[in-house]
Amino acid sequence: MARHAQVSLRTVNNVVSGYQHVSEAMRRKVHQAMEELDYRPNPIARTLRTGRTGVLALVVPEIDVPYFAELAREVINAAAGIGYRVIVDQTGHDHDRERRLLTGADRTMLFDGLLFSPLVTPAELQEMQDSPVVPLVLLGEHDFDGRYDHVAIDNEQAAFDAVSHLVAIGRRRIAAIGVQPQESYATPQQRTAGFQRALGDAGLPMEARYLQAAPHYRRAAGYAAAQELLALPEPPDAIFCYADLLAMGAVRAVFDAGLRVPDDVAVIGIDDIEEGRYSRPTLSTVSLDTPQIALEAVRRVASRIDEPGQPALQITAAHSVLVRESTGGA
Amino acid sequence: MARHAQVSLRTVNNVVSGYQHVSEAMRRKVHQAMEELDYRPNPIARTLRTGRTGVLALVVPEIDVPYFAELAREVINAAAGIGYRVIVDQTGHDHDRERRLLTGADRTMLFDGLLFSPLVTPAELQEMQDSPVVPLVLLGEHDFDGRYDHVAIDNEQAAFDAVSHLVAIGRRRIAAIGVQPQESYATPQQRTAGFQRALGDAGLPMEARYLQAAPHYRRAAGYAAAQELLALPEPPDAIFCYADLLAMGAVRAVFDAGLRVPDDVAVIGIDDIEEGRYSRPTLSTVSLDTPQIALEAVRRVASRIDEPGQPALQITAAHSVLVRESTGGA
DNA sequence: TTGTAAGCGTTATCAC
DNA sequence: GTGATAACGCTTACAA
Repeated sequence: MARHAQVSLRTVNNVVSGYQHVSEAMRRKVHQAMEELDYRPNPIARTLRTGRTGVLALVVPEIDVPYFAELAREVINAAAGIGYRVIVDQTGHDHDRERRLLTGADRTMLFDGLLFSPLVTPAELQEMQDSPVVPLVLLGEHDFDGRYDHVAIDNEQAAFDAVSHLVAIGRRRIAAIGVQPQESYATPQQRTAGFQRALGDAGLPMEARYLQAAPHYRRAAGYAAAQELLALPEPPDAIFCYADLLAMGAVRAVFDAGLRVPDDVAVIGIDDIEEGRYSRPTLSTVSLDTPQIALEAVRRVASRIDEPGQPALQITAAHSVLVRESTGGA
Repeated sequence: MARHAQVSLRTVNNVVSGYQHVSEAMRRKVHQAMEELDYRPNPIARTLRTGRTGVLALVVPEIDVPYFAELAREVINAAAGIGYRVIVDQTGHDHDRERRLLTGADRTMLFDGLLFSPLVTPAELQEMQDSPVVPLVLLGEHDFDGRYDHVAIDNEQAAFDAVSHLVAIGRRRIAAIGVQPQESYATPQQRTAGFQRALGDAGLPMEARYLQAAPHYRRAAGYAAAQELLALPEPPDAIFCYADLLAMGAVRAVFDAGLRVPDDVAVIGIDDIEEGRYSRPTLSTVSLDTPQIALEAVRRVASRIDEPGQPALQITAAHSVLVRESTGGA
């Protein structure tokens, strides 16, 4: 043991772990010895003993989707603030991968808690026989079933607010991009519900032809879906996209079709990614307060790590419509 | 020990680690026992014993800068391909944080190798007394000094190519955005050198007023810098940005000034982020083959982990100019 | 207040 | 081919 350099063993640990009752002389002596030997406690050994790695895992579909990147940024910062590091994993769009991660069937689980932004719904999760083996907080879902912690906005209401804004500026042929071919995803379902409610409140019908699916939430999908909409005999005069990135693609498609945003087609998204604050036109959107979401989520896992059997909590973050150029705002 | 369920100990390990000489009967027996007891090898204990965590660390300034997000995506995928997971850390713009990470002064080093996209230059690194304690590959730097592995493009040449393109389309008052107030950063220096060489080859002078600093490489910095340039008595007719994100801000600033891109001011960046393929106008840029960079880098650390004392290698990735709308391309 | 000893769950060395 | 046994480097009762 490198530590015997000067004194004894237990004392070293007391000093390192900041124990109260250590004589000042001892403390100094130990610190000096640590300097001289360039000694560093081995985190792995500590982990083996304590069962804590000090690592949280953040799982998102794709890290290079700006919203997830921004989320990751906030999560990493929030985690660092309370002494955790963050491992980032991508599921692609692989459901099996998600399940494996959740059930811990993935052998390499060296983290204390999991922040999970899933595609599979809690309903699907429920079918899994094995309950999660690690403290878990779900992000972006809002199908609360009392089993897992959730941190999310009110998706249905957010969609409602966005579409209501389109109605308010006089649009009548309102389309939506982002419905998922897989019925099982909760978030798009909720947004569709909000879309429908807003149309209903405005006395407008929800027409199937105005409902465009998106296999994934990237620009290319938004572009393709918008093309479909614009090719309709009676194209929409407004498009509500379930994600800003879809909206960026949709805007480009509108211009490529020789039309203008917002004059011919107004576009609004959800997420408030930075890109939309500089694009031409700037993008109207629903802002999510991602820092708050990240902070709440990190706090929540941390708390669950420290005290396991807590009842599941549902935390709803604030959202607000931001009117920008793409819907005729300043 | 859960393992005693059926047989003995050593055998279990042999089976788990896929040892050659185990009777088929034994193997089956063990596997069955593992099923029944839902046994999972503890990765931490394994790590303590083997010294391998199976984790790589990727350190970038900010994960929500699209280029780094795209890099992270590729790194995570490449790492997964050879059995590594990735921890992502952000340095913000904190040099001390970078140094701590590199010297291992950061106690919580639970990774086998480090992929580091630094702000500090190798020159600065050199001054650090402690050599890095962990296999290290530098990304995006190109000031090779024979001590660390590097994976990067030829920054000087990339800048030269970009600016030469601006010259080729007839621009004469060419400005640059991205010089760093801190002289010590290598990448911007190299890009400035390439900028200067291209101007020189075209018989154009490099004027100090056309050289704009950017405190960071985000949209806001590009926007502010472009505003400065456009306010000059003789504003530039082209802007070379050291990063696409700067270019996105610059483009917006040009339009907000009532001018057009590329008609009045052509803009080109570096990075080829996806955003630039959908923006209006689409952004001319220098493409970096990020997947290749990520793959090379991951392979390189992995190799260094397996066989430490290897001489430092310099890997130069390909780059190519992509002409899009922002410089008058199709 | 400080020292001693046991054990976290692996892997690896050694005989059998 | 398989079974004991000793580390890996730390934390933590427990004893002094």
